Amino acid sequence: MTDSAKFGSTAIRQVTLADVAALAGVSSSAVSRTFTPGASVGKKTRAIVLEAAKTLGYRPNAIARTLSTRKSRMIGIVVSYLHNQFYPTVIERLSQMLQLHGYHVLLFISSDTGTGEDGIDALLLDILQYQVDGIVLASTTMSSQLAAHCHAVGIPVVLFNRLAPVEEASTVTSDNLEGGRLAARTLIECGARRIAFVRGLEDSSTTQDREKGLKEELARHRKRLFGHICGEYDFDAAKAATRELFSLAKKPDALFVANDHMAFAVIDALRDMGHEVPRDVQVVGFDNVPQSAWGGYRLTTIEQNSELMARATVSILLEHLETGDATPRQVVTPVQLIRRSTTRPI
Amino acid sequence: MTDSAKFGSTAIRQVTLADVAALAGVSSSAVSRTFTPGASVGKKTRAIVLEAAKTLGYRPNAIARTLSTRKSRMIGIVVSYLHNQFYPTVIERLSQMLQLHGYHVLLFISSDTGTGEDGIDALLLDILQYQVDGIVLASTTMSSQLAAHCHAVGIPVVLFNRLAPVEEASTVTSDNLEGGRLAARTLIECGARRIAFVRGLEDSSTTQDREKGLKEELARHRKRLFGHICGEYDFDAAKAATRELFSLAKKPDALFVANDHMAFAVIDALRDMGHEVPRDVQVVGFDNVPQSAWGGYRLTTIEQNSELMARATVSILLEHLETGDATPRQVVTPVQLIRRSTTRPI
DNA sequence: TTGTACGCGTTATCAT
DNA sequence: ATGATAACGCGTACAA
Repeated sequence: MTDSAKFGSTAIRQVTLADVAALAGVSSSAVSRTFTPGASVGKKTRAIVLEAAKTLGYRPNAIARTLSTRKSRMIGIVVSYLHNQFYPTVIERLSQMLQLHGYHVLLFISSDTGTGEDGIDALLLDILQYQVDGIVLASTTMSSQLAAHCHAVGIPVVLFNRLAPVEEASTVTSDNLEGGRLAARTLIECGARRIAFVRGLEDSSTTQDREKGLKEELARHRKRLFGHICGEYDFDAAKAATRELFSLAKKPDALFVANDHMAFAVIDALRDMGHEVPRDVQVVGFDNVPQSAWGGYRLTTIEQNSELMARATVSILLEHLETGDATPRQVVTPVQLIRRSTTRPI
Repeated sequence: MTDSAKFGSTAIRQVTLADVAALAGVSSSAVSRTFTPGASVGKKTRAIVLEAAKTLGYRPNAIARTLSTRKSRMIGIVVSYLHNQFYPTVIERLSQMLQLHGYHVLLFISSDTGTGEDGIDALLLDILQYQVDGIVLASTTMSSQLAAHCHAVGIPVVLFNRLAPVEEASTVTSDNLEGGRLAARTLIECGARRIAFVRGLEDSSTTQDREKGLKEELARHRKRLFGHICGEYDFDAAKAATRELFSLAKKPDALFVANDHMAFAVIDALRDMGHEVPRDVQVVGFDNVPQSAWGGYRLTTIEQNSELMARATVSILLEHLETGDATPRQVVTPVQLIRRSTTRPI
């Protein structure tokens, strides 16, 4: 009775190194070396092994290899939600670039994973069990304790689009301060008099820096912020907040929105209320969502280059992994004013 | 000289079962059992072990566990691109539901991975090395040979939103035929006389079924399809194709578009050409992209329930994994006509 | 209930 | 260049 028959058709034993070795009449080390890129194997042995492997349908077991080499070639990516089109875009780029270097992506969505830091920490501990070689934290806060832990065990962490009070992790952000200034300049040049800011989440460094830059530049022009509301990085929340803001007697004539995702909601709300954008109200967004997500919106936005940010992230990760160097790096990518082509000038 | 000093701060040896056992003064199996949900451990031993584990900061190694149990608790998800908002939505749901059951997501983006079947096959072989317990194939074709292979080694595969000429895999789709019919009925009721169809990729079963349903219902009304173009599931391609279609002398007065992503592009193109939608041209889309992606578009669409589809996918996967039953299941979820609230009736 | 010993599939070390 | 053998960290019969 063969093994496959004994265990039924669903539980066939995996073809192993040893099986190939047996068929090829060589040692298992020879087989291993054949499948290890830079190893010294006799040309003839190699051929025999390859032949045997093919007839047996052998596929190396990455898990076993991980146990032995202590390198999983998996990168954990943590993201809190995918509604904001910016993140799918980033994930796609990261995934492609990593795959090019032989890495794979373990994805974690942390949406409702409990209460803030605790939730994300629990998630991180979960992910650590899988022996990932590196971690990309996009759009989440991480307790400094955990960051320190990762650093201690030598797992490089990249904080993506997020700053944190930790020195142990690398960071990749865009120039949010300059972006804020740019937004201010743009709106002022267009004659805006009452500029309001739409925040994301209050404790997000991204929102904070963008607002800071905005205020800075306004101050330089002897102006003050008209007001601010909070959109919680959420479409519906931003929409509601906008409605509320415009139900007051004194309305702003320009809005700087912390990201494009909320900017769309803002425009939606304004339209519903009968305002014409950008004539009645000028809106400037931030981020970089693909054109296909811009919909019918006419939006002027501060673009952060997701391509550049992804490239920097991968580059940092690879450098840490290949050199074993653990010193954190901080990268700030440039931003740029973008107006959609079909938009009449703001 | 301690280990940590000897290897430098970056290469600390992982805390293992044995370390905990040593400190606790018990056998390693006792520790193992402590961390195995349904195992018999003495109450006292358990406490000691937990104590020791905590002081040592022990975390079980999922990779080693995988090697031993032959279950990785990882599900591979393959998707070809993330531009179409439908897929991020689905991935988010799948990920959440799987995480709830203790599974993790290994993500593969197959964008430019070579020429069709060969590319995806290579990718799949790659993913198989990681011993995933199951695979979700969204938006891609898979060679029947590979499907058979997965089936043979007992890895459940769910074809998501895709039909294929294989009996060995489960499938989850929406009722594309009925959706096509629904679109036809809707457009006819609104007085459309020249209805054209915008295809996705020619060999996609989704596109084919939606077109088939459309034609069926048109025939029931003694009508014929005015024509068709191909948008390749791509925003820009769909836009270009639409422009071309409307540059001809005889133009359609209604369009059924194979998915919402392309429908947005179509509307964009029509607007650029000075048409008013839906007055001049009536457009019906398909899929289920989140409201936040609808932008300023007014769109009537056939909604396939991504929540339902995700639930079915996870349910199939879990059933196969937990019962060991390998018989494929086919699920077809219902579709529904949706008009955006701010839209004036089509 | 607890401990011992072996297997999971691979790489690494050290001979030859 | 090749082969034997010992890790890698954990589950699990089996015996006690």
